[in-house]
Amino acid sequence: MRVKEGNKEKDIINAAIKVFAEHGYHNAKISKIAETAGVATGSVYVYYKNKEAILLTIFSELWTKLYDDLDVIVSNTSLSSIEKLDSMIDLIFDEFAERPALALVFVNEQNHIEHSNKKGFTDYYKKFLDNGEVIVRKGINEGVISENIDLTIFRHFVFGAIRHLVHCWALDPKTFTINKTRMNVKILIKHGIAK
Amino acid sequence: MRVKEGNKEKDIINAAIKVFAEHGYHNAKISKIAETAGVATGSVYVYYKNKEAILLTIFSELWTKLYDDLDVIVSNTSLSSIEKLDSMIDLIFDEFAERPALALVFVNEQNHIEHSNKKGFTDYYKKFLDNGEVIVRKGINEGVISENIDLTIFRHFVFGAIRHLVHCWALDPKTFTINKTRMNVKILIKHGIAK
DNA sequence: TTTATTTTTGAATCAACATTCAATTATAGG
DNA sequence: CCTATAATTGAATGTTGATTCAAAAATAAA
Repeated sequence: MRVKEGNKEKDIINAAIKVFAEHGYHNAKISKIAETAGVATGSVYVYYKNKEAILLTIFSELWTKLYDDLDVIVSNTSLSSIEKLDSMIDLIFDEFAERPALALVFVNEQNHIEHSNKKGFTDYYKKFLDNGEVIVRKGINEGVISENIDLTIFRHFVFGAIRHLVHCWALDPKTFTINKTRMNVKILIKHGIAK
Repeated sequence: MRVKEGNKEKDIINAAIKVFAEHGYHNAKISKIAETAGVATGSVYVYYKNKEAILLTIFSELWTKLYDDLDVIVSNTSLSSIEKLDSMIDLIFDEFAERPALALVFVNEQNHIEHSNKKGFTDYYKKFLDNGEVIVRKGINEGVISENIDLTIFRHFVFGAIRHLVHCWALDPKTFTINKTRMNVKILIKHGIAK
């Protein structure tokens, strides 16, 4: 009986992230992904039902990881609400800072995948956002965050701002130093531009 | 000699906005756009070189309009920097509020089109962003806006935040009343969440 | 009415991939 | 060394949909 060598499943995912990042999901060819992963075209279909399943897997893993990490922060009783918010921002930037290609896939295909709302992906994505909201609500109760802000609007405000900045950074890391960007985001979220 | 009836050129653009909004650019069929516009498939190619040219025209018109409108605001000497910033936000929300389908196309395809940087589109998009930066820089000089903020980061921060909120609103106008959203954005940009 | 010219049509063409599957390869167990 | 079984392959298949183009329709001018 023949036995598997290596981890083709993971090789394909990593190759797909690269190829999706470079060409976009729709212009990415399965043959190119296979070539990048060092397997035959047909092998891709041994491990994944089809092209969309690959994208789904990428997002599913991403949001599971982000959710798990955020959960640790939320549960950490020694942090203030503001510190938790800062940690959440760090979390996201750190995740993408070490995987620029994943950042590009995230930015470019999140809408696409959200639209096809398959279970398993949306689960953790929504749980992540919910957990972020928990932090802010607590801050309001503690009196350190203004009660004039709509929580739903705020969370999308932050999500959109960070997503776009991650995008800019991934395309042009020289202009957008990740740490400078991260610092500015923290200030802007807390105090806005007012003097 | 036969003479044109109606304005097929514009009909096709409006149909394309609808179809792109519903299915996304890549899943939008030319035949569907033609059907929606009430013309034959072939007619689309009389007025536009190809599918991408249609998208390019949509974005080109959008950014030209936004730039022109912003220019009026920037040149208005009777407004303070903060008032100009507020007006800029109103401008964007107003533009999309009356055309939800255009909002969706904007959100979903802006990256796609930006990547294929054809002239004529990027021109006005960049000029728009530059003009926004002019407002903020003036505010800093006048001492009403904090000088600790990186202008480039700030403009992308705002751009991303607003884009995502417009997206949320276009998908679900009930949850995201446009005026409530707009108000929260203004507060967040100016003062953040701090109490 | 006829002609010349422009507009419009939509079926036919054609290329680009996603997906399939029969054939091949490798090796664990006997 | 065989054999059975699982892993891997990549050329062939089939579909989809953008684009083309020869024919048809409309009308201004003669």
